Amino acid sequence: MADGRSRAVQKGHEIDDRKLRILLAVIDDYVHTAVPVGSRTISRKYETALSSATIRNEMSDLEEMGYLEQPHVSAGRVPTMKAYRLYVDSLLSGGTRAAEADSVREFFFDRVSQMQDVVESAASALSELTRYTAVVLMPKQLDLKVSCLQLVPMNRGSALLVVITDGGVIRNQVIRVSENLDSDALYAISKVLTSRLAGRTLQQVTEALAIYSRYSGADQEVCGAIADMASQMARQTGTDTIAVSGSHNILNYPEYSDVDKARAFLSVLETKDKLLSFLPEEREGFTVRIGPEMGLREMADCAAVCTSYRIGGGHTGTVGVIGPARMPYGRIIGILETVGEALTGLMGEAAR
Amino acid sequence: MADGRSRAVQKGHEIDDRKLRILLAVIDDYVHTAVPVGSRTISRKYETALSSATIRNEMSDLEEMGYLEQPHVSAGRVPTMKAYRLYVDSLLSGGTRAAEADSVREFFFDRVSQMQDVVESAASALSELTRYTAVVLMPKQLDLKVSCLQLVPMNRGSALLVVITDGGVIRNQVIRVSENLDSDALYAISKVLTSRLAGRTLQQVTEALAIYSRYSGADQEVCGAIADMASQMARQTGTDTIAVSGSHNILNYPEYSDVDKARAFLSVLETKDKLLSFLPEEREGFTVRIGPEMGLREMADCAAVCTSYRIGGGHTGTVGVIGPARMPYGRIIGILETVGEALTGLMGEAAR
DNA sequence: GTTAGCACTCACCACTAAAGAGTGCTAACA
DNA sequence: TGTTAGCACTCTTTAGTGGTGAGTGCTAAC
Repeated sequence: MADGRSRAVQKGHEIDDRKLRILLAVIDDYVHTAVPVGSRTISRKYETALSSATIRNEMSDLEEMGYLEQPHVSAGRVPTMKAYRLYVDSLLSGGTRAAEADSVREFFFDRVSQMQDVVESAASALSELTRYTAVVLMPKQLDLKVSCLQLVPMNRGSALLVVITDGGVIRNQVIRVSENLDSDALYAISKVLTSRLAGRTLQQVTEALAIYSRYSGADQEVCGAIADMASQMARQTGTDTIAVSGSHNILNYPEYSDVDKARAFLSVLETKDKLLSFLPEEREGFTVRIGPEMGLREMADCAAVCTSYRIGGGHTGTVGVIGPARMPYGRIIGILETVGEALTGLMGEAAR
Repeated sequence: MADGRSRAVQKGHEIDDRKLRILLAVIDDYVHTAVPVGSRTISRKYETALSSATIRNEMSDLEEMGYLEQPHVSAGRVPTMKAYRLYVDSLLSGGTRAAEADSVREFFFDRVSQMQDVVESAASALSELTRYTAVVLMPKQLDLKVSCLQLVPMNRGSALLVVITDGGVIRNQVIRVSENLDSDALYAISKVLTSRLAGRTLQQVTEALAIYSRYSGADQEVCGAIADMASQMARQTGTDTIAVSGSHNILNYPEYSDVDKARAFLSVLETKDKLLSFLPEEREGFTVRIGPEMGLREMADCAAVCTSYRIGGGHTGTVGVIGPARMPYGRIIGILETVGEALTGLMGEAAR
């Protein structure tokens, strides 16, 4: 022990090439097996030129430096959060990303429609691809402007109100209308409404209709319904929309074979605030939170890999993967990159 | 043992009032504790007038009759599937239902829009209310007829295509259109399309457009998009739509503290075919499948309580709750009843 | 600087023993 | 005849025990 300590001091805290190779080997092995990895394993599977004793010395140094730790005295070593951090950082700067672009695209390009749907199918595709929990966040947009309002006739007495905003947010709702309004009448109303309301924010539309409804007695009903819907949309788009998918993938990993841990994990996913707390603020590139960086006790041995995508109006959304800290970061980052690009494409299109 | 057997034979298999009370007490206790219940528990908590020895005799008879069983010789008793069956049947005929109508309605009447959304929010409301897994099934509808097609202008070069069918199914999608089509032009096209296609089934629309697109050269693009969408809708409405919510509520129950069991359960929920296999065919009233009645090995100790709701066009959907056989059936049935009625209301409205 | 060898540690497994809960049965009682 | 008390018995659960094996740290030799 004294020797190990002195070695580390002698050598400083510089991690040389061989140490790095060994560390990466430990991480790699642990990511796949979830079992503490011993010196012999590394010597046999990764660094065949070196004996287990040599590896042992190096591993001892790595432990001294804080990259490895032992669950108990005589088990193999497990990578620390610091090790994952190093690993991820090298990945991010390097660019040794697994390219699975094709299978990713294929996975969710056949289902496209409204933004909400896109968000959800992206989450589900992402979770199926990674076998981890996927999160897609569509941030709140307070400044959405209405670009079109239209009433589409349904059966007598009811119509479908469609509202389109410049952010590409589309919402529709069935409302009651006077029975003697035919298709043309509804279209006429739609044109008037659109011309008066286009360019205003949802909030303004809600307010304007309160005034407008005084003039046109017969259409009060319609105006009321639109006002309701606008305020509802304002509320919805003014709130962060989060889609979570594959949350129970966590059960596939042995670190969560304890049901209580699994439940704690799952309950975080259900709590919007907690979820938001560790999703990064709009930021370019990849963000990787490891262990304590997540800021939640329940997530202390988890990691989250996130990236951003662009939606209309200069806003950016966040898409990410959550799983045990032991994660194949390279693969995940590769997949996320593609998904992020795909989302930017889809959202951009809807928004344009 | 010989005595117990002879008693049962002597008395025939009639279950008298006291036996029934004891049986219900056992079920009740087990539902809440998930621990085999012993004679002393019943004697203390439920039938204070009787001693544990008496209860023991009765329980022995009940075991003989197949209503109770012992996990092992010297544990308490656990209700059998037959007991749950009896319990449920008496509930269904009697009508001792927990009335929680208000809280149920309150729960999801503020989010209404398209049928898909309704189905999903119903599922999520139901699972939150019951703390079990909720399933809402919207059965396939092969004969939906288009009642209205409308193009709503978005930014230049794109429009929102809205399709409404008589079943109240609404779908919309952004499509590309020629840049020189303004709002009026789009409306004119919509009118023509509606007049020609209204009343046809989705399948027919898909086919018709293949022919129609030959005539109007300029609008080929639009027709193609509509044809695509119609066939997509035909595919979607021609498939059973299932919303599952609260699947990991199962982790709250000790019978699933074994992760492998939990995973097996969850994987059934992800397999549409298996899920459909135990959801009842359209049938009035409540259907309760208990244990082996589920027909799946993975679900052998589960139960499903289902009821039906009406959607447009004489079709009915199914809504249900899945959980361990040990379930507070009274409460569940009460909640389901209200949710079913609410769904009928919402779907009916959308459909009318 | 690397390697072989050896003593040592500690989780894990199988096994055993004791404790506790609950039953079945018998005999006595109302 | 139904109910109850008492007791022997069963069987799970829990704690404790020893053996096994993986893996380490250290030392000495190369």
